[in-house]
Amino acid sequence: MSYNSKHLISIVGPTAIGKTSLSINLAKYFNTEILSADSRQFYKEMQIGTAAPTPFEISQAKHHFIHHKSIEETYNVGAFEKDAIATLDKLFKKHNVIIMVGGSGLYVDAVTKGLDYFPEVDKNVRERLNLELKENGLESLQVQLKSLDIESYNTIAIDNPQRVIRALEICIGSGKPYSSFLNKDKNKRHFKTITIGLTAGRETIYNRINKRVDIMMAHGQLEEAKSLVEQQDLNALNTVGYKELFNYFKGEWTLDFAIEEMKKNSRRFAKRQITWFKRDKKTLWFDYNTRLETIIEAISLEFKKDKTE
RNA sequence: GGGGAGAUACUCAAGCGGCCAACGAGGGCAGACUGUAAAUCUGCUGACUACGUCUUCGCAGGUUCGAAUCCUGCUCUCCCCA
Repeated sequence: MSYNSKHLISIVGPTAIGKTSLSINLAKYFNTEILSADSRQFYKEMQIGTAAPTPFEISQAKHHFIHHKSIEETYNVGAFEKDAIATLDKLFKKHNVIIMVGGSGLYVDAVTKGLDYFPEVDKNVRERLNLELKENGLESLQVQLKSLDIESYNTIAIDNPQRVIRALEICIGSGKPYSSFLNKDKNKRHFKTITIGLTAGRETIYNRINKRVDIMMAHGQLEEAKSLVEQQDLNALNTVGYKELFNYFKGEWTLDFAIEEMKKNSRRFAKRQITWFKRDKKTLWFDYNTRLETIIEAISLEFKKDKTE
């Protein structure tokens, strides 16, 4: 098989725009499988609140990386990249086209573009840094970063605690500056990516989000969240649709208020997704209710382009 | 009918003679993003022919070099007494 014959069709767009349904239709059309790049649908405990594909939808096409992890496991983009590439290598032996869907921009890019290699760092390092942040404030961490890795200090978002801690944990854990790992040779991808973006007017997106939250509640999201209260401090549960309900269970918010917050936070999340996905200028954008045939035509055209390249 | 309180930008809410296009919060908008990413962080938010100009703080007048801030009248809202 030549390089140009393997294609990953990546479907992106804001939450609740209809990516899942498009991905299944395309998978059926190309008689292929689906790889999910959704950082919350990985977790088997989170089904309703993440609007994961339903059993019926899953029966329509083979899915990968849906509910394959527990919220108790630590999982991150690096591990996902490795797993996803291994899966793709296997799948491309059987198929020329694979579908990827997901709203997690960083995870999508990890598959299509690749991340730099970083060493594993003991969890304690981060825990210690988080504690330090709490006790001494961000400034104390900034000072440390300045002495350990001046380049990162000058380039990363220094106001962002998560970024500062990540850079620091690499410096401390590896004994080398965080910045020294950047922009090394990334793994070459043996496939071409065609990115399909689904979008709509802001008002339409927001209406769909609001409706989706109501549907989630009607489908038992309250019970799902309730069953996870004991684990609410896990990172996986720092998630829209769960964290708001935890506040309700604590008695801090009324249920109505929590639901409004779920909607608002979902809208903001959608905005961030739009900002992220807009950055890739090669994305082919379609209105959310574009006919399937139109999208397939556009994809075929891309295939042809690659052949003549 | 009498007495009191108040009306500030999309909302809430400071300001009480110049430092005010007006603190702060919410909401909205825009952006960043290399292992926490549905996370985390940043900027903007009266109008423009924009490092300058113009029109704002219920309405209409007035005092003053100068008013969102003081005075008068009016309109509306809330509370208390009849």
